[in-house]
Amino acid sequence: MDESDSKMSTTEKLLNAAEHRMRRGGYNAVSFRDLANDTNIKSSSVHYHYPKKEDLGTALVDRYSKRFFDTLNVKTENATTMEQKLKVYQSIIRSALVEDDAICLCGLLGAEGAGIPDVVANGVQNFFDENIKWLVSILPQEMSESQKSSMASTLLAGHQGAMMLARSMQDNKIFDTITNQLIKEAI
Amino acid sequence: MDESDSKMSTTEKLLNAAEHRMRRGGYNAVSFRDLANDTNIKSSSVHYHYPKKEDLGTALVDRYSKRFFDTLNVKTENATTMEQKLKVYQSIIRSALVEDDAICLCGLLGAEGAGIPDVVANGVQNFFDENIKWLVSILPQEMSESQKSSMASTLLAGHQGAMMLARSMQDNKIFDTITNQLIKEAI
DNA sequence: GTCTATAATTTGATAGAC
DNA sequence: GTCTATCAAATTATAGAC
Repeated sequence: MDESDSKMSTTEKLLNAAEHRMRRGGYNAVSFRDLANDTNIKSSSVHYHYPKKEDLGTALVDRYSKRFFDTLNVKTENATTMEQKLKVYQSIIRSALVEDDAICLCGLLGAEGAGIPDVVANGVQNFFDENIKWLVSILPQEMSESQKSSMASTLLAGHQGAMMLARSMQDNKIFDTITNQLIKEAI
Repeated sequence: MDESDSKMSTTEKLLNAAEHRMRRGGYNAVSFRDLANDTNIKSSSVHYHYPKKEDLGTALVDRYSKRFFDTLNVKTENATTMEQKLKVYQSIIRSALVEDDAICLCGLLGAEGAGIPDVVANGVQNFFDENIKWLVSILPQEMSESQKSSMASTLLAGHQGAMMLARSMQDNKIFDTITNQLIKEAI
């Protein structure tokens, strides 16, 4: 995963450390000093890369968003049916939960919405907008726009809620249970 | 709602102020000084009522949990069908979103799970356990235990995700869309 | 129960040398 | 790009008077 650390640029290391902390404890669970220790530099050097905390926050959301949709596009390249595409969607989010041992960055920041800088909250909103657009795009044409829209929102909310629940109850199986149920109902 | 403030005990005022702040920005968005200002006392007096922050956190989760299930029990007293009971469940959560202009306390704290004291996280887990138990209890007997369990988790995750999404996208209508869809699929 | 006073720590942030 | 040095503000918390 981390290329034994040495090849990585400082910003990469910083973003990785910050993402891990933020996806586990939220926006305020990340401090410049912690990141400095994580990356073996001083906190003033962290400020060189991200002058204000909201700069770091927006960079994190942007990278997270881009990576998510890039992965989604690559992994659905050879998927033909809606079910196949939904399974890819599910598996990417599942990896984020299980392998990173954390929830979705935007799910957590979205929940904290009133306590984070507006510019970061805007990035979060954009992430969810794009999620819904993608989900709508894979739903069958015979569904009405309004049906597709409500199905897409339900799938998104369900996956986000499933991550939160799995972490709260310390049971990743519940994520599979919920998302399998959602996909079954969508097909 | 607040009885023009004068009748309320200090702990009541403190819990109300803290709940409002925590349900909007998370655990770390609540400080003793803010609560002191909100209630017109000094921060040291807040510590008299809640010596440590985790004491406040557990009191908040306990009160929130108790109030939720008390309301649920009262409002489903005369409900006979599963659909009626689910509509009550939906409407209570909807009020929490719309009237309080905030998400579920436990939904937010659950997301922040790795960044809050264990004792608070345990209260959150308990809240969700009880949610699932209640939902399972209203589902039809003809469903298998495993079907009921997965349906209950899906309804819970969907309602929590719907609150988070509604706040992130600043659109409460999406909460209704999602939860109506979920209930339709459950019936 | 509330106050004043205070302490220890953390946090976001800046100035300036190398 | 990173460091030392530093800061002002915020935060959790305690001691003791009233």
